[in-house]
Amino acid sequence: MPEGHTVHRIANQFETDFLGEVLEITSPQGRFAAAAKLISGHKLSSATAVGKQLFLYFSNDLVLRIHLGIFGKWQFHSKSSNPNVVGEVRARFVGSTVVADLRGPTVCEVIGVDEVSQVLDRLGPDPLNPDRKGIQRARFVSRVQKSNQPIGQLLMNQSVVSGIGNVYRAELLFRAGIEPHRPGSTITTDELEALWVDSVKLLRVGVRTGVMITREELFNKNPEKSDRNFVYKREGQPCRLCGTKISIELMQARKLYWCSGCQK
DNA sequence: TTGTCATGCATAC
DNA sequence: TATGCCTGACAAG
Repeated sequence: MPEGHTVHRIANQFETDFLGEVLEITSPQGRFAAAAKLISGHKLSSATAVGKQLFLYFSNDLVLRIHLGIFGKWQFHSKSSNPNVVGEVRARFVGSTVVADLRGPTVCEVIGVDEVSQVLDRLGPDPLNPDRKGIQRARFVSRVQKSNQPIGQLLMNQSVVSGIGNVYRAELLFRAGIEPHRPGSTITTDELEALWVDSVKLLRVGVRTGVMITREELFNKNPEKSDRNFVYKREGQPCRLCGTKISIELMQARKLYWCSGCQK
């Protein structure tokens, strides 16, 4: 499930359930056992998300960096419940009342604050993080316009903008009416600023609802998966706005969906 | 039971 | 550009 909105939800959840608590951290599966000992028994001092990366800060100045990749998943449950456990638990976090289980992450490592800075330096602006003066938006615009790569590729590049994945990429470009093959350098500042503002909007809906809904009229409903989007996974079906068949192709080895009628 | 696919990314060539 | 890795759900047989 992981695009940026998922990771921000998890950061919020960690602060709600565990902030200030001493956590017992283990690795039932074993692969995280040695690193878990470095942070187990210490207090959680904050949980933050940047793009698709989660950073858990502990009172002994160590940081747990987690990246879910395609497969990673979180499960939270109360300490007293006995949930139906499926699969291997890489890391388990036990607080006073809540237990969080992590499965299948692509990255789960304990690092120092210097290494955190190195990771953050690689990441582009995150539409979900505060941007009162528009500095992050300007960084996004400038990074796109400096490149001749197609915008469909740039939106997936985490050093251009962080937190957007394959679903939001397709949907944002559809909503903006931008053809995914257009080089970044040909996209106007107005178009890019609107794209940024729309990404803030869609990702916030994702954080609030937990699902990627991109059709305005469904923001406050609980639509079926097949109804949530305009183009994603709708290849060959008629566009919801103009009726043109939705196109699909591989771009950078990922499936790209768009409407040749609406996106010029 | 087996095969395929998935909201990601690093690395080697 | 190709490959490997993280794992579970679902379709095909």
